[in-house]
Amino acid sequence: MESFQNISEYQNYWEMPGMFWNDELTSWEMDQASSQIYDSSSPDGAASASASRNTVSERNRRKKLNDKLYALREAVPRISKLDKASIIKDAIDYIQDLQEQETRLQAEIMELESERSEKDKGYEFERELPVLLTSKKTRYDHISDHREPRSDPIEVHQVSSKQWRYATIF
Amino acid sequence: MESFQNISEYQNYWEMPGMFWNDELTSWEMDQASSQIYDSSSPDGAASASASRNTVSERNRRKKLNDKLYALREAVPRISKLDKASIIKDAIDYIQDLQEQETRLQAEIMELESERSEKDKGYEFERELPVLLTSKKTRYDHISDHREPRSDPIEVHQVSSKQWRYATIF
DNA sequence: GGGAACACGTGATAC
DNA sequence: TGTATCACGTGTTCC
Repeated sequence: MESFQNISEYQNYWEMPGMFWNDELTSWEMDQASSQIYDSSSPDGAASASASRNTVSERNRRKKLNDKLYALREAVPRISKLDKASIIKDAIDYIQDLQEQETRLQAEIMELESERSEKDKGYEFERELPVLLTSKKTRYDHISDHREPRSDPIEVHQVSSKQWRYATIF
Repeated sequence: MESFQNISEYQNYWEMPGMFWNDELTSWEMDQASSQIYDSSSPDGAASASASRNTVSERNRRKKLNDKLYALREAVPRISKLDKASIIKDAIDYIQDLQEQETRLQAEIMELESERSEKDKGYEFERELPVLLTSKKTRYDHISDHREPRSDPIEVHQVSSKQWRYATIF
């Protein structure tokens, strides 16, 4: 038995400019058709029923992972190729670019603030200082705290790496 | 023939706190052993030789993609689960957080700069202004120029993609 | 034709 | 127990 792969007979391309992964995304039509035979009267009983259930579950998992990867491709602005590995690679490079840019901008902000506070030594409280002075500690907390709290050491790894980045750059 | 999956007999866990994906990462030992039999004298000729070659090539591709995914997991600081789909999902969320933070930091920089230049209207040339005014163009170039030179500014490209994403997904 | 990339079904394993 | 995730080999398609 060849585990029927004649799905590719009617492969119309998923309407995108790059168009790999046509097979998986167009095979959703037979998902429901095959999801109804796993609990029906199979010729050899519960063994193949479990196999069929595993089959359809695996199909859903595979589709979900491909959707995630497709969403990742949309989140990254510069994509070199549409290959799966290239998508992940470009995402990694883009994340690193964003992280470097973040530290750069924070350094610039810190410099501007120190310059202003230094200048305000003889220029005190003439404009709206309190909102700007407390902005760095309080303003951006909601974007990092809406995630679930974790106890794993990965966050420690991250904090230490960020501190390490601060220690080296600044 | 069951396409021997007794590799999992000697599955020692890849030393990580989370430890899925043990199978693929510990199966590198038999890669070389099986990569030598695809061109040997197969009993049925070129058909199974092509299949074996496809097998070892697919193994390498799978391993490479897993390595990329592992690198992505290292690039993202906050990981909720070690599941493959969760890794990609967390990477997407992290990218969006970084993008929002970038625009926010740029807004703050613009605010600070406008404030400074406004303040300098009646405060001209009293301290070391020229080094500060040219700092944005010259000082941090060593951080950003060790990558390949990008022709278009990253800000413009990112803002447009963000607007597009807001239009489609949200 | 040969290599690269993909989807598929399946057995195995962890929770 | 059942469910979810994974790696594997294989057939297929595209260049």
